[in-house]
Parts: sequence; C-alpha cells; structure tokens
Amino acid sequence: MRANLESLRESGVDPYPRRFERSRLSREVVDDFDRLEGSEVTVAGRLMATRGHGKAGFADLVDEKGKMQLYVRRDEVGDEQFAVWKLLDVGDIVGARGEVFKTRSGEVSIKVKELTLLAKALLPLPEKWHGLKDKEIRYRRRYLDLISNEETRSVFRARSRIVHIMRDFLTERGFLEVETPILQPIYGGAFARAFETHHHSLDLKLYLRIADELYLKRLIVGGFERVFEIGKDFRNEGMDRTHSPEFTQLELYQAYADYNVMMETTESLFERLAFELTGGTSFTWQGREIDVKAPWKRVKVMEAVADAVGADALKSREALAAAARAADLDLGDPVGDELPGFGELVEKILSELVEPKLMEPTFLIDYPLEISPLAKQTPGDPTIVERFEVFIAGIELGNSFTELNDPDEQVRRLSAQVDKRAQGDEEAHGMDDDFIMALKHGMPPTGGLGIGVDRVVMLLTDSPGIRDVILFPAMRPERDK
RNA sequence: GGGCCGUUAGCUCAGUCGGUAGAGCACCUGCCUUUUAAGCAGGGAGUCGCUGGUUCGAGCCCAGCACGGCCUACCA
Repeated sequence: MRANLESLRESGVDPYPRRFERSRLSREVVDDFDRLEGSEVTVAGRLMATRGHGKAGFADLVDEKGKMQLYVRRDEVGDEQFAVWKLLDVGDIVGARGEVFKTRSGEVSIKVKELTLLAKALLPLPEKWHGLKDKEIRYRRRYLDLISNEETRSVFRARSRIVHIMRDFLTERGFLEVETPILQPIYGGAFARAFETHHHSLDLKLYLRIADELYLKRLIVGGFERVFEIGKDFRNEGMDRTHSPEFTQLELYQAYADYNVMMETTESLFERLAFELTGGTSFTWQGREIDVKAPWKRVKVMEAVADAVGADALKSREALAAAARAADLDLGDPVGDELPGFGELVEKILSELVEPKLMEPTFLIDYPLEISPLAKQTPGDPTIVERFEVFIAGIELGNSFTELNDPDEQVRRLSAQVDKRAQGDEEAHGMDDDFIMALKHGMPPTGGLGIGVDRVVMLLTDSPGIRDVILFPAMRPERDK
C-alpha cells in the first residue's frame, strides 16, 4: 500500500487532494436507476472490494448511505488513469465520474470515465467477510468497527434519532433546552464520587458534575418554568454493563408539577420513542419482549421490600438488617459495629432482590427520606418522600422526585449529608450555600426527572452493554507500540 | 476486589504428544474487457502479549506481569 503510494506520487498523482464535488450518493443512483440510466454522475467513497480483469476491473464503492459498483475499462479511461486504477487498494477513498448502466448480471454500476484518488489508505481493512469481531479493537478503533459492521452504524444512527426525539418531545411541550456547568466547585444532585480537576487561573479545585440537578433548579427559581438539558455526567466509579464513567443524562424540571406528572411524562416519552423506532409500543431486548404502553406498574418501595423480605422486617433497622443477612446480602464492612441506616438497607434490598426482577416497565415509588436528600416528603408520612425510579428489563433508567423547595428543610437534609461525608462517606452531598440561597428566593413546586440516555439507547437498539452504545467507551490506554 | 477465559500474520482463526510457525481474506507478481466471497498460477508476510523459569529443545508446561472479554462484587 505504501509502495503504491510512492508509485502514484512518482507518476504525478496527488494521493491526498482537496475538495471533490459529487453529484449523487450511491443509494440515489441505485434507487433512481430508471431515471438516471445513461446519464453521467459523480460519486465518491471508499473502495471496499476490487475485482481485476486484465484490461478492465470492478470495484465496490461505499459511501455513507450505501454501496455501488464501478466498472473501469482501459479503453474508457485511457492508459494513464488505468495505471492509477491498478495502483488502488481496498480501503482507498476515490471519486468516479461516469455513465450509469446495468451489468449483464443486473447490478447498477458506473462505467467510469474519470477516476480520482481522494485519499490513499496505508493500512489494510479488517477481513472482508468475517468482519471485525475483536471487541477490544471495536471499542478502541471504533472507525474500523463502523467501516466493517453495519449493525454498529445502525446503533449509532438510532442513538442520534433517540436524542432528537427526546429533544422534539420536550420542545413541543414547551421545555427550554439549556446548558449548565460541567465544571462545578461543589458537586451534588446524586450520590457518587466525582472526578476532580483544577482551574489554574482561578486557582480553584473544581469537580466534573455528577448531575445537572442543582443548576437546573436555579433556573426554575429564575422563572424558566420548563427546562431540560442533555449532557454528560461523570462518576468516578466502577464500570460494567450499565455503568460508564462518563454517560449522557437527560434531566428535566417542570414547575407546578410533581412526580406523578413526571411518571406520565416518562411513559409518554417511551411510547413516543418506541413508536418512532418501531412503529408500535413494543420491542425486543436480548430476547425479551418489552411493551412500554402506558400505564406502567407503580409499586411502593416499602411494599416491594416487604414482599422481598417479609413485612416484619420493616419494624426496625435491626430487623431489616437481620432480614437482609438472612437473604444472603453482603452488608459491607461495617465501620466499627455500625449497622447501615434503614434507608441504606432498603436500598440494598431493592438493588439485590427487587430491581433485577423488574422486567416490565415499572415505577418504584415513595423512597425513604434518608436516601433522598433533595425530594419532598409525602403528605402522609414524613419519613417517606415523593420519589420514583423507573426500571425496564431490570435496568434503572431514571430517577425523579417532587423537588424539595423548602430551604430550611433542605439545609437540614444537606447538613445530614455533610455529617455523613465527615464520617467518610465520599458519596454524600456537600452543603451548597449558593443553591440554598436560590431556594430562599422561592422555587415553585416542581417535578424533576433524570433519564440515562445511554441505557435507553441500549434497550431500543437491543445492545447488551453500555459500551456498545458509546462511540468511544473509556478504556485503559494501550501500552507499548 | 474475586473467578473463569483469551492474547499466534493487517483481519478471522487453526496449531495434535513439547521437536524447523499454518489456512483463508488482505498485500505483491503474472494471465484475464460484464465480475461481484471473480477465477487461475506464483510470492512476500510473525518479537506466537511481556518477563523469567523448567527442558537437549517451549506457541504448547510453570510463575509473575500487562491488556482485554465474560461473570461476580462495589457503585443512585
């Protein structure tokens, strides 16, 4: 390939020329053959196969939308261009001008009159009919995966559509799309370890956001009554099939709404997504049929826990811990002989015994207050907050609450978090005085919702893992070489 | 963090009992003006992930390390 490059240069061919005007995409030529037959078109793309025939040859030219065949004859292009043709390799980017025709075997082709090398490839493509299978190479060198695997291309086309649909859906409902800081002096809105960085000129420690929440609520205070943001959050934690250190989240806030409205919004959004992608309300994920037709099941957290470990276990923290141990749950390495809190125990039981079984779209609702420092209490029980998480196929897709807008109560909640952090809980919230000040100016009653966009894409593209829907997933750098 | 598996040509993969490293695709040369997984004939191509050990001899056995995959654990 390198040798061909040198030969081309010696014969005066620029292997990396500039702009090329093409008149048609390959798919247009194929689809509009009846109209275009006999006319001259100009196409461009990557050579994916060549078949030489002495003084003629065929090549498959692939562009973004499809593939078509070039037919190069020496008596048609002349000796000089035919010599160039002979020096082309599979993988090269070329442009071709010529007449549209059908071969004897019926394939729409271009009888090339002029062939232009647009970029010489110096490395070979993956093998042509087994494709590229090695997952490491597929993730590290995604461009090869995209060249080789149509399924990969279609996943990322679907991802783009899904994000567009989310945007359309919310914009139609009067939501304003905004962008809030990724670099934050105080992080909050979720329980997670943050990535740290440093701003030189401000000489300031900053964190990459773990959630958008606290800034979006400031905008609700500011009078934007419906806002949303689609952007990356960063959590410095483990990676697995459903967790990536950077991931895309949709967060939306709606003034004068509550978590019930957010549930309806979630249902409508998924119905819309499923309809746009499949024409119906159901789709298959990893062999499992999933129907997102509303209304979805709503299950109270405490009832789900009672179902899992028995109602008696809810009587006390000790009883719940005993029940969790009886169910073989690892309660972690207790610092001293401190038991996890009641809320943490509920969380543990949910994630181990309840959530993995939630195959049908399900809202788990009404969480313990102590694990929900930003949500408003239920009217009937001050230990429970109006919050839900939504699950499909055992995967958590979203989190929502009726937002806490009482600044004094918010201070008490964050103070409890600060105490936890002081005791070594790196994931607890810090106090955010500026956010509290905003609440003191009055935030209307508000419903908020966060949705993990990558996980939604996983489900709707039948992808097994989050890395399959992220173009360049985080990987340890390759050593050597 | 733990377990299992993998790492051989650019790619997809074989490699038997420890005895000179293989195939197909890709690449190069020749023939071939309607082929399409084109064909025919020939050719080049390797730090067998790395380091060490056992052995007369290691791709193969042993140990350590690196990277990856799957599972598991942790993780709003």
